[in-house]
Amino acid sequence: MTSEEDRPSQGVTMRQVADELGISLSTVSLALRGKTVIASETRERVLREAKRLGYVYNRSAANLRQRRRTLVGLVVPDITNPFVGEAALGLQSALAEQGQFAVLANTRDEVSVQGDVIASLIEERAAGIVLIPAMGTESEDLALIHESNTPAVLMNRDVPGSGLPLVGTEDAEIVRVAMDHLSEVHGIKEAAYFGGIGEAGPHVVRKEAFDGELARRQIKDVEAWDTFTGPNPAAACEAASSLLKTEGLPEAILCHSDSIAIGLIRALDEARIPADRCAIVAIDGIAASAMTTPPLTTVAVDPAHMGRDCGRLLRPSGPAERFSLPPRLIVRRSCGCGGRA
Amino acid sequence: MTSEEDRPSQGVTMRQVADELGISLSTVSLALRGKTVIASETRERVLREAKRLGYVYNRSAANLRQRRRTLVGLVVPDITNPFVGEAALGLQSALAEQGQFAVLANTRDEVSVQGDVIASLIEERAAGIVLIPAMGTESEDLALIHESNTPAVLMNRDVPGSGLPLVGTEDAEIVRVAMDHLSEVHGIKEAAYFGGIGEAGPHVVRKEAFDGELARRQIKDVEAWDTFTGPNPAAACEAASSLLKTEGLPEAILCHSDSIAIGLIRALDEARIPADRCAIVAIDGIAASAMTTPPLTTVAVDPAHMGRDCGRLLRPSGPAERFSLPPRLIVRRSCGCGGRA
DNA sequence: CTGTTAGCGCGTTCAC
DNA sequence: GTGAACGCGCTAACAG
Repeated sequence: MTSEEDRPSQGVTMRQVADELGISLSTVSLALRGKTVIASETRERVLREAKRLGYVYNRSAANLRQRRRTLVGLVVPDITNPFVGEAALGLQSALAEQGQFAVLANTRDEVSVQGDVIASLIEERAAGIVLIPAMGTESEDLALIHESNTPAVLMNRDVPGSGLPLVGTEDAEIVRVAMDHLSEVHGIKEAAYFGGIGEAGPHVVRKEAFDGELARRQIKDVEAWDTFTGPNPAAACEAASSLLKTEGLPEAILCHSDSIAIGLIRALDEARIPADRCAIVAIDGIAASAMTTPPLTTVAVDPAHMGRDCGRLLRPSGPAERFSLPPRLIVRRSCGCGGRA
Repeated sequence: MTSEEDRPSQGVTMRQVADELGISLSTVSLALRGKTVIASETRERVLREAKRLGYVYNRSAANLRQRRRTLVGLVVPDITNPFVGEAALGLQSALAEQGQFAVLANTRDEVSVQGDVIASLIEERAAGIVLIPAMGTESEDLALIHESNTPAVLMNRDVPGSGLPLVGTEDAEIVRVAMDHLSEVHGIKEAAYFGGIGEAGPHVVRKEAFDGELARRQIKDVEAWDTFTGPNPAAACEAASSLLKTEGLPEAILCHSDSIAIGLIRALDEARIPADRCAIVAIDGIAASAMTTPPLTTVAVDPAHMGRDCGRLLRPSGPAERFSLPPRLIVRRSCGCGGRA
């Protein structure tokens, strides 16, 4: 055996395995992939030798050859956002079924870094891109996606004119579910919508639905609270704190997200205002929503499910539409339900 | 011009650009990469034609040729954990400097899926792996990493015998800082360590340091509270709830992480126990620690910084040791400081 | 300055 | 069953 040169330390190739065994390259290839054309005894020898040499399959070379793509980009403003984490989980599981995997990239909510990230992904021959667009994204910012014709799905926020499918929440339904509870169970007479950003995306749709619900039920809209906030608790807390100084506290507040509600609750506590002075309902249903004081009543939209939908929409043979779950109200205590003054 | 066949819709190659222009392949390659060897007028023509045809650079082919690797795996038990999110951010920024990027993978804290994930990553020719080992990981589970000699760094939890560098927290120092505060400012006479898992990793080291600190200061250890919990708030909440039913509430509790403290606070609230009945100090300093009620006093370890360290340790020419930041106490209200009974 | 030739590591015919 | 030859898209050596 010419087996002196063990572990060349940098990448053993099939070629070396073949040479070592004195057989052909393609025999090794077939054996490694378990093709039945190869004598099982030969295959055994190949497998053993490969293992001995520390050979590892080079999937990226294989992909190049087969024009297959295996990498899907999940491009988000803030990977630290729990909603994103849960969506990533769902995306991962959908991709795993297809032998693909997700790479996460952060845009810090800046259009320019989002552009860089997308360009890199496309150069890396991503099989697809799932994008939560940065604030202010225009359809031209997404031109590369079309030019390279990379499959892509938008999440949460639409980019008008982009022509990309959107896996979003059913905003009108969400708001209806929330207001049903607030109005029918708690009989509120005024309410505010708090948090979220942008002249597009969920914010406007939800606010519109919110206005409609209020009108229909003759509830007073506390407009002053409809300000933009960043999507994280700290930003929401700051915004709420200054509102609390100048405006009164509405009887009820519908928060744009759980994260924003978390910030609001913090602001209330800092201002020494008991949480039960205001009926709070949030949106998203992330795990953290069960852990606040008081725990959040929230309309769950199941981010993991949305992530899975995105993964499925990406593959060419995939469904054209998403399988959306209806929003589901989780009643906890922030709305005033279930106990303790 | 033979420019009839626009946008072949599936991957324009350099070859096509060259043919279209009637020039050589390598000229195109050099022009595209801005090598000055090429006449700037020629380069212009190439760039224009490439753009017109919708050519996009295939970096994975280039990487194959150059034996370069660009993908780094971040393998974690739960991507949803805020600590992970912040660490990922730091890793990303370190990798960006090196033209690499991170892919996130979830192991659900299961050794077997961790094995699959690592195998995939290695087949994809990852430039490196940053791993927060799943509970119960043995050094044999990491054999592939050595055989393929993929650079790797462990985060937080060590795997004895693996021989992999560890970017962990300075557990003894963390505990000392926490106990200093509890003892000197709050004059506590008894304390418990709560949460965390495993017969290895931070838990044991911290618990040991904790015992030492207590002995030194003649503080009583409430051993009953030293139980294992999952790393997420929900698990901690459950564990704390059952402890509250059978054991008394210690005067002070040092929580293994912010996430665990969040669960503890929830359990206290559910049991109708005012949070000021117990001085709580946590560890990590994630963003969410500022948003609880009361906000957490915590020993910050800067996960983003740890992530950056990991990224730097991965490159061959990188530093052998990490640049560790000393743990830093953030005083908020959960320990009893700053206000309101 | 530009073109030619030879691979990177693998998968696929199609002969033998 | 096995092996030779070619191509995936790009880069690197050396010519010219």
